Amino acid sequence: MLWADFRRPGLSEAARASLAGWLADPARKLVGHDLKEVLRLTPEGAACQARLLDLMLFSYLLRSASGHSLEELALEGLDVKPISPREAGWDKGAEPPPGSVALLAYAGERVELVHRLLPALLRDLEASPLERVYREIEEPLVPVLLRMEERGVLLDVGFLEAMSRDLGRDLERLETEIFGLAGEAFNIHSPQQLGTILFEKLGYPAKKKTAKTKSYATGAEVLEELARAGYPLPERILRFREVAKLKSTYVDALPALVGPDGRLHTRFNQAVAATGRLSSANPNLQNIPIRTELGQRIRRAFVASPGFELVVADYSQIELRILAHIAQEETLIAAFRRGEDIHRATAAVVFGVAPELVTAEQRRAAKTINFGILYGISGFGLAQNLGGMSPKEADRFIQAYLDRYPGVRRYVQETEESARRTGQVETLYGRVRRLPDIGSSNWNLRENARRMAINARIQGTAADLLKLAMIHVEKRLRAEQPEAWLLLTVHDELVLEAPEGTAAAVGALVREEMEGVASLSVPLSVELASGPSWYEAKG
DNA sequence: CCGACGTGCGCC
DNA sequence: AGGCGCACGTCGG
Ligand SMILES: Nc1ccn([C@H]2C[C@H](O)[C@@H](COP(=O)(O)OP(=O)(O)OP(=O)(O)O)O2)c(=O)n1
Ligand SMILES: [Mg+2]
Repeated sequence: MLWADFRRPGLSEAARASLAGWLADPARKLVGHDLKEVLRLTPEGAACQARLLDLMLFSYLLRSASGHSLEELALEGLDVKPISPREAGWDKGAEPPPGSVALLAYAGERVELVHRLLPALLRDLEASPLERVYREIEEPLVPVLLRMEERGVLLDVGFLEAMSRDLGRDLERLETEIFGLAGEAFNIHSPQQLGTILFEKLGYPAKKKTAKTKSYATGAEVLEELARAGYPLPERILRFREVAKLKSTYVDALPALVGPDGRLHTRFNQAVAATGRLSSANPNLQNIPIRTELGQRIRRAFVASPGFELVVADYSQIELRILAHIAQEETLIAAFRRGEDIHRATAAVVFGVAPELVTAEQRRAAKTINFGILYGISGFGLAQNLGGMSPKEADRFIQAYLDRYPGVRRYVQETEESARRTGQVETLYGRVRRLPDIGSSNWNLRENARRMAINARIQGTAADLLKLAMIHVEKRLRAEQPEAWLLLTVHDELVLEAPEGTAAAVGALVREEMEGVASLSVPLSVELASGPSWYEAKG
């Protein structure tokens, strides 16, 4: 048994190799908090056979209501406020000198805290059905995520730099137009200044105020409505926002984050999302644009390594299929068994056209409706979303929708009841989300918790399935396609790279594992694509 | 100067 | 409607 912490400036090659050697024995147990970071100390590609006892993941599974940093666990469980990284010497990019007293105290304390916190959490886990979720999903996923992070994804930096220059010129031009229409210069990025210009200086009809500060709302929906009313300035602001957002968040930011290998290395966080999903940060590669033409151009910068092709596999309508299964919704089950596209079918009904004639735009709107109604949207919200429908009409639409899918209504009612009874909901695999507010006397809190409950079972089950599929895919790749790499996961999608010529075989393997990961009342279906960049590999 | 917060928006 | 992370402006320490 080894109790270990990470962040060891100056850790020698020999120490790293010896750690890797130790971990190669399946009889070993590695204990710590956030063990992916401990495993990162071993040489890339080193296999880990040891059991992992990860306090962060224990806490994530058992106490789904709070944060899971060691600091938070220590404060809540032991009433101890540990030494901060800053006190240890990490300050403004600086690292503590190896062997410094502050560093030793910090690292020692962290191991001690794990030592003190572990027994209770381990006992709770072992007495819980969540032990299986840990052993079969979260624990084996750790080395899979580490390998993906270390591989990274190749970025065409030159392409984005050229794009940045173009967009910079676009923004200058837009800025000039906007100042002209406004009659003065101001900071377009400031919602406050923009609100003053639009609603005071120019006297446009103010629609609503923001939630917290009660200032003028200037979000896209507000600007779109003004633009529809014929005002020219809001349309230019919208375009400015789109370009500025994509330029600063992606086009300029990503090239600065590539490592010496020319690749982007995200971090997949396994203990953040309340539903069991993974999240991605530094950089977030789960929100790369795709919707707009400009967004699609950005996707072209995500490319396969030389001699490789990108392979993308994504579940088709995963959450609706899970709903059909959990709710045993007969109409939905039958539709999926016939191979129908539910978003398309909804669009056909809503827009009154034949399914074959549904446009991409209409299908997108129908998607919003399907997810919106499923997760408890109000008549007001739906009317807002669709435009051209009154809240009353939208209410009737929702009722008609629930009549057409009576299992959905039943699912919503049963989920609400059991959540109220137990204060929590569970996924198909027993992952738990605690929702104490479901019993609140405050209507707002209670309603929020109710919608979270309805969503969590489904979103969480989808997360379970994808995590399980990732573990299976990785295992088979190592045995059958050892040159192929998992790179990214985006909630219902896996991105891989495979040596040219093997994309079809790799894709087939991935599809088998994803579609076969569970046997539900409806088939799971995976869309496959491949190409030189993430753009081509998504159609 | 820094961190926290609010607004807004990218993705699923 | 649910789930995330990040850029920017603003404000207070
Ligand atoms: N606003 C959204 C968008 C997506 N999702 C969830 C449900 C989806 O099943 C999953 C994947 O998103 P997609 O956009 O891929 O949705 P679909 O797979 O259902 O549609 P498509 O057939 O267009 O891929 O994420 C959600 O809850 N809310
Ligand atoms: Mg999809």
